[in-house]
This record gives sequence, structure tokens and C-alpha cells, in this order.
Amino acid sequence: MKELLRDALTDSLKSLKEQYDVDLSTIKIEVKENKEKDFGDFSTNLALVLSKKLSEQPKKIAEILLGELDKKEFIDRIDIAGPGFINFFLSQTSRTEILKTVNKEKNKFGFSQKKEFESDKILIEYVSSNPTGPLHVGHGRGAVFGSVLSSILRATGNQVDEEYYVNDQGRQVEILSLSVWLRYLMIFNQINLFPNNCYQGTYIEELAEELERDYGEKFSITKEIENQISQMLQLDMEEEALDGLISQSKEALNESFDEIKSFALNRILKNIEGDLKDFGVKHNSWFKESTMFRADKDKTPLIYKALDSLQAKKQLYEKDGALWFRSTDFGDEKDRVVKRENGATTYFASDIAYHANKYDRGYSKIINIWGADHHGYLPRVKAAMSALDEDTDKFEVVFIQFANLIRNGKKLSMSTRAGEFISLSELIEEVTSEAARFFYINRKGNQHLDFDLDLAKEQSKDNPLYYIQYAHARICSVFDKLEENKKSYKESIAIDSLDQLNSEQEIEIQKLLSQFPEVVIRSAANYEPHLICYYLRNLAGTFHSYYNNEKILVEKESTLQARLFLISAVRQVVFNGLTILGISAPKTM
RNA sequence: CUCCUCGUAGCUCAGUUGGAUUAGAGCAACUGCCUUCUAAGCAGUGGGUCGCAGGUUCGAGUCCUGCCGAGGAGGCCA
Repeated sequence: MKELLRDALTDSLKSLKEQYDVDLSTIKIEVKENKEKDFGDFSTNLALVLSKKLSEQPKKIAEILLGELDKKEFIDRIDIAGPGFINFFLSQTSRTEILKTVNKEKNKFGFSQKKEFESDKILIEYVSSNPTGPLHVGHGRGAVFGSVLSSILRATGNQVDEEYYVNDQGRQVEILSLSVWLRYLMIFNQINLFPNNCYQGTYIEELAEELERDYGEKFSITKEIENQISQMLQLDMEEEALDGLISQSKEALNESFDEIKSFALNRILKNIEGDLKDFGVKHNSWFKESTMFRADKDKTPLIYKALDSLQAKKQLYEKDGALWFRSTDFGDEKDRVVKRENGATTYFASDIAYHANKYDRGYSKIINIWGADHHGYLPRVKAAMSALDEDTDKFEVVFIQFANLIRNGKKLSMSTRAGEFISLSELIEEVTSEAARFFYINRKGNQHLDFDLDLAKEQSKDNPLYYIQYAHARICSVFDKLEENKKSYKESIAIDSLDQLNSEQEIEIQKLLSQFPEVVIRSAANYEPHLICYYLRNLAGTFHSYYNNEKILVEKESTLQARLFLISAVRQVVFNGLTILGISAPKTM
């Protein structure tokens, strides 16, 4: 409908151009929906925008435009109001068009295909938590956000890949391996002390037990090494001492250290993947940091390839024995180390190579979902991409704020350090996966979120998810009742009876339905999934109100069929919206 | 100290990319509505100097600057 109005305005703009001889090609025609029904269904501020360019009174321009606007059949009336707004009043038949559209497009309504441009190939990287422990509630919000955003971007006609970047390299993973091994040795009573800066969770002990079950005594040690290790062990160790212990362990175990490492990593990753699956989150690609260090088919490993090309562009220099990247030349606050004095590359170096690889894979958009605590990290990654002559406009990062869990009106405190965290799987078990998804996404991502556990479990109108799902169930139930009454729904009669739908609420519902495609597009363009939640809440509310006000199963056949047609469109749109959010639309509740 | 995100009703938050007498929801508070298609719901009432001060223009909750306040970030950690 908006399109039709815009087309009509474009035509009248052309003739205006002839009169004034001014270039109007840059003018953007905006057609807006009105909230106040006294002002009509739609309006445009075109005359106001033009007034400066033409140095003419807006009202006069509006009149000229209006004169040029042929009275289209879908328009009932056109007014000029206020300082120069042009208001359009739609005819009754054009309003009900939307119902036919929904009825025709069904599951596809609100989903668009891109015509003018080729669809974008988009990579979304999200979650990417370190594989050193199970996912906790802190990861939940980013997980749902990424998964719903992917779904929204697909709904608007793009091809989307969802990727998890696995940091299976570096110190944290070595501490993990060490932690598992030490717990394992404790099973054999070879040591009896566990350092505080090793990983504390009970899952480490479980991994150690599994290790013992699968490998028996394979990783136990001689008395001599036992003494060496015990001597180094302290409850409170310096970080350096811990590194010493890691090298000592590597020496004692040789290749077996890597065996423990990959055992622990695989178990934890499997666990993470399972938790995500239970949460309705599925990545189709798992990119391991370690793959960038492999020299496949005599090719230079990706990490060195990236560093070499920075080197070739003279963006690296040596200082204090380390290798630095001139990120300040590209707007970063200070230069960053890519290779340490000890020869090891940094995490940042991996990230440079990883992001360069994303570009190499030919994506037209590269989106990262990061926790808000990483925001200081963005300038250096951007700097690196600029230095490599990549188009940084393709690269976008969405920062997600942390969520507080609220129970009995009080914040739950969490400390990762002491292993006191609520795991994601515990949360899902408590409130169900769907409620968790909805509550995480029901807020702008860059906003702090209070997640009220009690509310998420509540089955009443206060819980927006139940309220929305209930609208769907209610409509289904009306159709069930219809059959019980030995009546049936006949679309052909309905389509001929749409003139029955002209109460205020019926018009309001049709307006809302026609907004759905725009809401999806807007939430895709701005990366704002919460808009869909708010939209559905709104639609459900309008329906519940209508339901209470007007009996649907009435005697008069034309009215009955028309109302059924209307609510079945509502049901379809609620269903489509929930589908995008990855949430089910139950038939009964 | 520098940089990010933010500040809207008692609480939790929206606000269609700068639009129209009257800035919207939901909680919470008060008042009504079940012999009826699900009351798991609906209708109504009260509640605001959009943090403060300037600026940009026909027009600002929305854009710019400066203050005030909240949270976060600034490692040869990942």
C-alpha cells in the first residue's frame, strides 16, 4: 500500500519538476502510517521537504502535488493539514486487501525475496565462548540474539552462515588441560592439592573421572615426577609459577598432554553444542583457531599468511623483542603486539588471520556478536582489516549487554571465578527454552536486561510470551468450536464478505497485519530482533480486545465467514512471527 | 584521565530513522466485567518540565556541543 502511494507521488513529483525546473532526483519520498485516525491512514511530509528547495510555501506545494495526484481507486480522500502534510484516507476495499495477501502467502507472509540486488551472503559469528567450561547464563543472550538475527536476515532474503569461533589454542586451554590432569592425579592420590587459579567447576572433576574411565592409568606418573610436581603446587600460585607448572607437565607427559587437551576440548565442545541445541541455537560452522596454525598441503598457515601480508605492507615493526602492528595509523589508541618476545603469536594475531579469512570466503557482510566487555577490542580489529585493504563497511559488530537474573525481585549474583554460576542448561530447565529465548530477545541488545525468572515461568497475561501464544491458541480454539457446532469455514464466501469488516477494531487489526513485513525488514536493517516481540505483543493485545468485544461465531453467515477470515490472518501472522523467533505457536494451552 | 553504551510514568521498557491539539505499552494502585468462541482474558481511572543547559530548523524524546548521573572498556590475557 505504501508502495502504491509512493509510486503515485513519484509521478506527481515529475510534473512538479517541469514547473519549477529544479533537480529533485535526490528527494526521498517518505510515506508514513498515522497513529491518529483523524489524520487518515497515511501521510507524507513531501511538501514540507520540498518547500526549502523550491522556496515556496509548503501548503502551496501540497496543493500542486495534490492536483497532480490522480484520484486512485484505492484512495478515498486526500487532505492537506497542519503545516503542509498530505493525508491519505484509504478506501474500505483497499484495507481488506491485506487479508487476502496473508491468506495467499501463508507461511511466506512477511518474508521477502530480494529482487533488485543480489541477496547478501552474510556471516554471523556468535557465542564463541572459550571451550574451557560449560555455557552459563551470561552466554545465553548473545546466543539467542545471534540465532534470531540470523533467522530475521534469512527472512529478508539473505543467505546466512552461523559460525562459532573456537579458541582451542593458547594459555587458557593449557590451564584447562592441566586442571583436568591434576584432578585425574588426585583420583590416584598422587597429589592432594588443587591450585586456586586452575578451573574450579565440578565439571573438571567429572572430566577427570571420564579420563580415568577411558584411559585408565595411562597419564599417571612416577614417584620422581610426583615429587617434582608436588613441590611446585601451591594453593595460591603466581601466574608465572602456573606457567612453569604447565611446561613441567608437558615435559612429563610428552604427547600425552595434547591427548588430554583434545580429550577435554572435545568433551566440552560436545557439551556446548548440546546446550545450544536444547536452546534452539544451531551453528552450521565451527571454526577452530588451531586450523590457522596448520600448514595444509605445504601452504603457509593462515596466521603467518596474515602476518606476512601486514609485513609486506610495512605495518609491522619490532620493539623490545616483540613484533608490533601499527594500529595507531588506523585510529587505534596504541600499537598492538602480534608476536610476543617468546615467539608465540597473540590472540589478536589469530583474530587478524581469522577475520582476513572471513573476507577471503567472500561474504558481503561480516557480523560479530560480542559481549559489551569486548568493545575496546573493536578498533584494533578494524585497524587490521583497514591495513589489509579490506572494506571495513562490510564488518559490523553488535555489542550485547549482560543480563541480570532476578528471582523474588532480587538480583542473583554470580562469580565465574569461584565456579558459582548458573549454567545455561539449568536456566532452560527452570523456565523452558522458549521462555528463555523470548525474554533474552525482548529488549534492545545494547540495553541492560533484567531477566525475571518468576515472570518467565508465570502463565498469565503479565508474561508477554504466554499472552502472545494464547492469542494463537484462542484462535485455534474458535475454529475447533466452529466444527463442534457443525459449521465450516468457507474461504470463498469470506472473500466476498469482507465489507463486513469495518468496525474500528477490525480496521486496527488489518492495519497491524499490514505492518508485519515492514517490522521484519526494519528489525533486519537495524539488527533489532526485539521489534518483532513488541509487534507481536501489540497484535495479540489488539486481538484479545477484539475477541472480548465481538463474538466471532455469529449466526449471520457473511459476518461469520469474514470474521473467521480476519482471525485466521491474525493466527497466521502470530505464527510467522513466533517462527522467526524460533518459538512454537501452540494450538491449545 | 581517554573511549564506548545509556538516562523517557513509582518499576520494567517501546518510541516507525526529525513530524501534527494530547510522548506510548506492560507491571504496580484503584474500579467494573465469567449461565457466552479458553476470565491463562477484557474495559476504565490516576500517574511525565523525555537527566540539565544551550545550539541546528518550518518542527527535537530523536541530530550537535557542554555539564550531571549510571554501567562497561582501556594487558607481550583470552
